[in-house]
Amino acid sequence: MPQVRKIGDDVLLEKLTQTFKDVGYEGASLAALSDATGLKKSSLYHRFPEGKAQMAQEVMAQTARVLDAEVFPQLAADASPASRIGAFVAVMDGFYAGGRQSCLLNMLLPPRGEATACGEAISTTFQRLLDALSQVARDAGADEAQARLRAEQVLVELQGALVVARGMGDAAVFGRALARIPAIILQG
Amino acid sequence: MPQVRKIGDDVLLEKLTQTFKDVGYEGASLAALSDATGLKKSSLYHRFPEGKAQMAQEVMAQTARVLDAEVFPQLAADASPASRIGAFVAVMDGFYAGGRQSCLLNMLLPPRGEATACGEAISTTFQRLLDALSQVARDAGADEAQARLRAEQVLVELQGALVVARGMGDAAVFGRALARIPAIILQG
DNA sequence: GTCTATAATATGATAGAC
DNA sequence: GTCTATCATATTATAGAC
Repeated sequence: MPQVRKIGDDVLLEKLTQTFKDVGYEGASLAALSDATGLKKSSLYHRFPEGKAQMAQEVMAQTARVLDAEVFPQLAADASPASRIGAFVAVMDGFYAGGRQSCLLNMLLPPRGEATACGEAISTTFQRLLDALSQVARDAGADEAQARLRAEQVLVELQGALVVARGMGDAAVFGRALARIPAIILQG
Repeated sequence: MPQVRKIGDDVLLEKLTQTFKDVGYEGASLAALSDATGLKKSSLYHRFPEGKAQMAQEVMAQTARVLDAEVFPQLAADASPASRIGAFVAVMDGFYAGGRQSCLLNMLLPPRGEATACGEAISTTFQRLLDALSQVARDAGADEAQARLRAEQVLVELQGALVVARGMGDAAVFGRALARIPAIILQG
């Protein structure tokens, strides 16, 4: 029976995620996605009948599930703000391989003017991170407005550090940004 | 004589720049570049014999010239660090239209693993900005190591704010990042 | 469920008329 | 210098065998 699954959904989505992170949505041709997964293009269509757009959506959904499992619980843990943000930093460091990986949220962002399903999911994910980081800042003594500003700055530092690290070919930029994050949230 | 130039080099590069900034390198098809400039594909090849790669390179070179004219002189001006960084922030605000424009340096970044001529130019541009911002921090009293860290954080904030602004559809994120920049450089 | 084969379209690029 | 026409290839997508 050679018609068995060559690759499970989890590993399949992992390979697709890696390709989208490396080359972006436009750069990820079906040929590239086929090479990365070991499945022929027609097999990819069997698993994702709506093609590349669906692959990107499911990759985003899987990433959201990973955040639900590994990030949000840490931020909402029953612990001090310092230890929660410390755990967050550690998870981010692993998530982006110390700055050697790009952010899916950046690489999947739709062109200006276009509104895609992925764009919606990305916006929602940013918002959820903002809310969760905000709560840590509030628990550290910030008022609502301060907390939102600090949380936003953390997202900005993360995204910016990944862009600059890639642009300059220096992953260490990311580590230095991570080091600033606790002070930003716990400020004062 | 209908064989005259329909569009000057400056405007042509401007239109190409806008397209690359909006949709990125992969997303900028010759059809899109043709639409944006009003020149047919074959005319674009007449102006840029090496095709899209050359267009991207010349767009990068033009952007470097704009920085030479409008940004680096401000940072190196014979004025206080505070007024120099204030001028920088004002120019950046205009340059990115208050957060409604993406950064060319991010949108033209080559896929991971590939080394393009554009990638080299981008890395160099980041480095030059880093050096110029660093000098402002030094003049504000920072030692060499501190100054490089502060300059790097400014680049990170700029790039990150543009990504988050686009991702969340909220240009105001960029304005709030700009507001943080003077304190980062002048710190203490 | 995966594959080979194929189709329709888009893309990067060139030739030659004006 | 710009255009129409064309080409080779890449890309997205489908049909049908196993």
